[in-house]
Amino acid sequence: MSDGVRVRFAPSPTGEPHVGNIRTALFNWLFARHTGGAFVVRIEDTDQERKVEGALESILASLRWLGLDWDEGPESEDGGSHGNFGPYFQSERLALYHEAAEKLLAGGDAYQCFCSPERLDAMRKEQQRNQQPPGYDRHCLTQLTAEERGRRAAVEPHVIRFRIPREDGTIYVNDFIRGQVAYEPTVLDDFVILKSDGYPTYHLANVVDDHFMEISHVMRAEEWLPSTPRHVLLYRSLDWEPPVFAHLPMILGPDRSKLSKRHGATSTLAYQQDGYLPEALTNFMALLGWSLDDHTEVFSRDELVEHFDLDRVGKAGAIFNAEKLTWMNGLYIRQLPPEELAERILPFLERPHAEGGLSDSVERPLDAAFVATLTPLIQERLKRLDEAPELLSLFFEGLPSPAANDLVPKGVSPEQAAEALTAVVDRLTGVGEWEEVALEDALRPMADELGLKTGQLFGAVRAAVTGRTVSPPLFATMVALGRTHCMDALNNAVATLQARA
RNA sequence: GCCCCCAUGGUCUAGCGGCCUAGGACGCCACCCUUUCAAGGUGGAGAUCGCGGGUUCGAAUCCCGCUGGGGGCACCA
Repeated sequence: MSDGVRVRFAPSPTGEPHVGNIRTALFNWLFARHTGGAFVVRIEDTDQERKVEGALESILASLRWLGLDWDEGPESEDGGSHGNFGPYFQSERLALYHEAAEKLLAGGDAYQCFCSPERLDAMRKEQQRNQQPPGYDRHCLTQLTAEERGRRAAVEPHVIRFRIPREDGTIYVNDFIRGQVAYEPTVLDDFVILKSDGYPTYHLANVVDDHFMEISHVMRAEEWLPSTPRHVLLYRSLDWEPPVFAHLPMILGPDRSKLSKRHGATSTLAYQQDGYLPEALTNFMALLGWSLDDHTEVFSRDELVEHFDLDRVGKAGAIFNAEKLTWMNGLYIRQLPPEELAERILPFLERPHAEGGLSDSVERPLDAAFVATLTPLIQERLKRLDEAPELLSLFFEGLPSPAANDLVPKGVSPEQAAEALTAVVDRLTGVGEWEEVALEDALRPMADELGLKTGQLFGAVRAAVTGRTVSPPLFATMVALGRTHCMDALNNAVATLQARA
C-alpha cells in the first residue's frame, strides 16, 4: 500500500478547527508520510453563508503549528495554491461540478427540482408528524416530464438532485476500518448535488474533487459514514473508480458526545495559547484511535511516521482526556534542551499580563540570556509553558513582602525565626562567591547550630527571599536573584518579624 | 421515527480461541528520595472484558439477541 497514495484533508472554512478536525488531518498526514504518498489540503468553501472570516487562516495556522506540511494545497491565507491538481479551493472549481452534474442529468441519474424551501419544509414537517423518515418526495421527478424540467430550468431557479436508484440492490460501502457496510437504497432520498446558487453540495464536490485529484484513500471522521453510500452511487453513475474509504473513530467530549464549542477549549490554536507543545499534542492525538502495541506511547515525529498504519486504527470513539495530554506535555518539556525551552518560554513571559504574561510593569523585551539562566530552575516543574510566568515572576519583581506568617516555620516562635534570619544575614555577609555550593555550605550547618530542622530554616529563608512558600530549589534561586536582592530581602524579613514582636 | 457505527477499570488503550489468576499509560492513594514544589523510584486500590444466549475440549476474543452509547437523516459540511 505504498504506490500512488494520495490523501487529503478537506476542511471547510467555517470556524476554528478543533482537535477532532486536526486529528483527522494528522492521520492523513501520517499515512501520507508513512507511505511516501502525497498529503493535499483542499478547502471546501462551497457554502457562501457559513463562511467565517479568518477561518482559513486558523486552519492553516493549526496545520503549520503542528508541522503538518502539505504537498499540495493553498499557498497562504491570501489565496493561491501549489500542486498539479489545483485549484484547491472548491469555489474555484465550479466548472468541474457543473460538468459532472450535466453528465448525470444527461444519463438520467439526476434531475432538476423546483420545489421551494417552503414546500420542502412543509413536507418534512408532515413526514415528522407521521413519524416517517424525512426525505424528498420526488415531486419534481414524478409530476414533471424531463422536457418540462428542461424548459423551466432555463428560466427558473432550481437545484439538481441525484436520483437514487431505488430499484437497484443493496449498496455496499467497503470501509477499510469497519469492513463492509450495507445500505438499502430505499433508505436514501434524492439529495441535492447542485444548489440553486450554482454551488455544489458537499457530496458532489467531494466526489468530483477526490476523483480529479486522484485521491487514493479517503480518511475522514466517522460522522461521514452514513453519507458514503451516496458517494458510492455517485462514483458508480459517473463511472469512476471510488477511493478506499476509512472512517476514523470520532473524538468525543467528556460527555461522550461529538466535540463542539460547548466542550470548552477544543480549538487547536487554544492549545498553543495554553502552552502545549506541538510535538506533545501530535503524539497525544495520534494515540486517540491508534496504537502501536501494549506499551509504547511516547513517539517522536519520525517514529510516528515510521509506525503509523491504518490497520492499527481502532473503531470506537475516544474522549479527549486533557489530563493525560498535560502529563505528556510535561514529559516533552522535560526532554527539551534547556536553551530551547527558554526560547519557547519567552513569548509566554512577554505577552501582556492580561493574557497570562508577566506583570506589565516588567519591561519588554526581556533579557533572553537571563531567562535562559532561569529556565533550568523550572523545567521539571512545568507542565505547560503558560505556567512559566507564575513560576518565574519572583525573579522579575522587586523585593518581596512576605507574610510574617510564612517567615515563621511550623514549631518555631517568631522570636526564634527573627533570630535565625539575623544569623543568616550575618553568615551570608561573609560569603565570598555568591554561588550555589558556597551558599549551601554556609547555610546548611546553621540548622543544627540554631536547633532547627533544615526544612524549617530553609523555609524561612525561602519565604524571606522569594516571598513565597514554594519556589525552585533555594540556592539556585538565590543565585539567580543576586546577592543584593537576597540580603535586602533578608533584612526586610527580620524587620517585619521584629515589628510584629 | 428510520438507518448506520461502536462497546476491555474514571480516561486512552493492548488483546485478533488456550501465553489472561486480563497487560501498559493517565489520574488517584501510600511509601521512598528530598530545603518547599516538582521530577524520579517502589507499591496499591480500581474491570464479574455492557448483559443474555449459543459455537468450542476451551471465548475478552467467533455467532445471535438485548441493552447502552454515539453518529446520520438540509439548497451545512
